[in-house]
Amino acid sequence: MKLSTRTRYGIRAAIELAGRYGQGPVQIKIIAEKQAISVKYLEQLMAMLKSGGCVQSIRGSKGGYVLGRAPEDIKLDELFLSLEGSITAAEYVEGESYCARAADCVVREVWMQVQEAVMDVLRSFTLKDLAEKAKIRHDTLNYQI
Amino acid sequence: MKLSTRTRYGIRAAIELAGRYGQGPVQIKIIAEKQAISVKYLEQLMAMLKSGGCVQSIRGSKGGYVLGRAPEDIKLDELFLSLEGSITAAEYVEGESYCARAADCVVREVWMQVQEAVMDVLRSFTLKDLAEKAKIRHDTLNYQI
DNA sequence: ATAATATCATATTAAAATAGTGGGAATAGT
DNA sequence: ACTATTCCCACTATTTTAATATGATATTAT
Repeated sequence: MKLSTRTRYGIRAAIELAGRYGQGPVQIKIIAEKQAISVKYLEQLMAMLKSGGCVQSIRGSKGGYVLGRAPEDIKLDELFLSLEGSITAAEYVEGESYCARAADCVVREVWMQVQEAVMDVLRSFTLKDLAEKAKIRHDTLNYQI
Repeated sequence: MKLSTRTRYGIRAAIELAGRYGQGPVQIKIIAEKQAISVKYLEQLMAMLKSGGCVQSIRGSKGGYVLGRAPEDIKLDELFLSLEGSITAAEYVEGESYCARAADCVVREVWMQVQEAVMDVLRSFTLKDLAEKAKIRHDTLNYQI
């Protein structure tokens, strides 16, 4: 139950896209360079985000990736689910299987609440929020220019 | 970021101990049988719970495990931390390291909130709650006796 | 058409984490 | 002394993570 680099990288990439929203497709190479992620690895993460509908791809020369929707309409819970899936195994929490052991059954209720709490927090952040904050922070750090 | 069997088993074992609180030490063998967990694996989980201070062990014949405190004083966040550790890598969230990348830095704030939310939910359950619920459920399931 | 630029797809690899097994030593009760 | 039990350490198998490598396919520009 650790946070994986997959998710950290994926979300950082999405923030990068959000920061360039409306400026045409962004190449993986650019994102990888800015965020110091392997190009090939990032390719796979973008594929996950694409399957989840968070980003769209444009193939061929001058192609790249763009957000699937406006940054203010994409919340972190969606990105998280695309990259990590549910924090509890689906069969475990969502399954309507009978509860073999009473203890297991009782604890299931706890995990459902945990899952809901995590999603609530992630739902409270949009890509626009984060991209703007990142921009401000970046500007502040480089104010001496 | 999946729930591991380690945590599921560990918490179930603790519930079993809570259900027998005040009745002397409980042997691993008993818990393993009741909860259908490998004895050897459970040994390791109990060791983790012991290091965390949630349970105590009594060695030798007629020995076994008992809760470290009363079931109503043990909350799930404590068990969780003993078994899983923090959901975010310590260096990552807790570190006061400078933020190399602005995006990374901004997202860190999100993970801190996620972590806090998870702990809040887990803190709202005591072992006593769960043990009692499990007992009721068990009795209900077996009402035909 | 051709070349250049991208994504897309799949396979392989290395390291780490997870989920267990096994053997015996230490300890306590009888 | 004997037995029941935790304790400790090492080992193994499986899965996941984090890449890397190779090449195919689609699109645009010339």
